[in-house]
Amino acid sequence: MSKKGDILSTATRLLAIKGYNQTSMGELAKMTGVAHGTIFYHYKNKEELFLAILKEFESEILSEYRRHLSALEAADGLAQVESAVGFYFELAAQMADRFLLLHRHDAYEMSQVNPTCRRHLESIYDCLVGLFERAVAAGQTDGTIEPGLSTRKTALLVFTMVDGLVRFNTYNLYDATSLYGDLIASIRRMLQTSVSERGGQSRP
Amino acid sequence: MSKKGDILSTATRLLAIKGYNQTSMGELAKMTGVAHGTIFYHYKNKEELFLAILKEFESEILSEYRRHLSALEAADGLAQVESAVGFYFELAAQMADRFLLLHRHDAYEMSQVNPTCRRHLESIYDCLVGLFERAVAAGQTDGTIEPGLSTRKTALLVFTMVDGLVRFNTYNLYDATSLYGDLIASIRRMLQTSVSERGGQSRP
DNA sequence: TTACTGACTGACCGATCAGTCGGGTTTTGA
DNA sequence: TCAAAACCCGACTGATCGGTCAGTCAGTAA
Repeated sequence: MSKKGDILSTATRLLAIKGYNQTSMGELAKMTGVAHGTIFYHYKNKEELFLAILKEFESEILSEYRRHLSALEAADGLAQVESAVGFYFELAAQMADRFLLLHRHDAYEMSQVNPTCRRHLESIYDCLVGLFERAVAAGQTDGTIEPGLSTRKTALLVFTMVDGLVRFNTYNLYDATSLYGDLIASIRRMLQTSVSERGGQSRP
Repeated sequence: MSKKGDILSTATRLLAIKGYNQTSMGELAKMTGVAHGTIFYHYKNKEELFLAILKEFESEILSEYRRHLSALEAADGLAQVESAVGFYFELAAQMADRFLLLHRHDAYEMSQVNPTCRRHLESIYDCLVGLFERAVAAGQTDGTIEPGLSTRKTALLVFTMVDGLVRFNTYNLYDATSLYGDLIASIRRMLQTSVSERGGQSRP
């Protein structure tokens, strides 16, 4: 592969593991097997290298997202939510390093001063949350999900729960796979159309 | 207040906002209004200062936790879960800076090489997750919460959801207070004893 | 007055960092 | 074939970092 590509892939792993500020360009050069100056030949500075990682991540996530959407077929909404959860877990496993990067503060902090970074992050999160939002909306249309719920807010809650478990996994705090079954069951109870109650939705 | 106390409280704010590696001791000294060397007179090094912050945080959380437990009275389990959620939100608002610190990677990374740090973190998380676990267990005893659920796993799922919203808040990504009502309603649907179904718990 | 303590100071140190630059090597294409 | 362009190298720079240390000074006990 090209040295530029080597640098990018090594940087992705290294920045994910050690974080942006903890990774020095010298270390990255040594680990890539490239001279210090070569990095700066291909990337103007450290920040631009980070943005390149983020950009690649964004395009990969978007293409996986489209692949998932087209593979959804005619499942009912509730099943689509479950499918989205599974997709999210697979994605997080497949792109473990980038998800670690995403869960760090580095990207968030840079996005506060760098519009390009913010755009990438927003695009990634819109895609991920949108995944659940579409599924919930579909379920509310076909009657498998409680229609009284706010689509957006419910999607955010589900996203929060799933993303939290992925975080557990990437941090090695708790084996998320052992929680997968309970997660699906919980989401199902949380979303599915209730038989008995109707019109008792209180807002504290 | 003593200079040592000044340093600690300024460091708490500064490290929460800027992060461990991004905050220099020189900056901390200047902001506290103290000579550079004074910090190292009171704290052996940067790491020990960080541990002091964590230690104070742990003891404050534990005392608030005990205060919450004693104020629970004889509410039913499901109400206790809701109360725990409210307590968690209040705690996060009251100790916003420390929660920001907790949600950063800094503490987690240090805990991997520093046993003292790990002990503090575990103590804090045991307390927070235990809050939900006790409530769920109570609800499963008094019949307000589905008894078929795994107590520990369910508590983790609820914790994940609540903590995720707190994270939204501290990162200014989404106003969590506007999600509070939906969160409570979702948790209620997720936990409450089901009337119809029985014996259909599948494990994917 | 003397001797001592301990909180506090800031100049200083070695290490490390991101980024530069002048020069060498390889590839390209005319 | 050969010059230009693209690529690559690593010594070097200036800045900043965490941490040290010799020394100042107010308070106090003898």
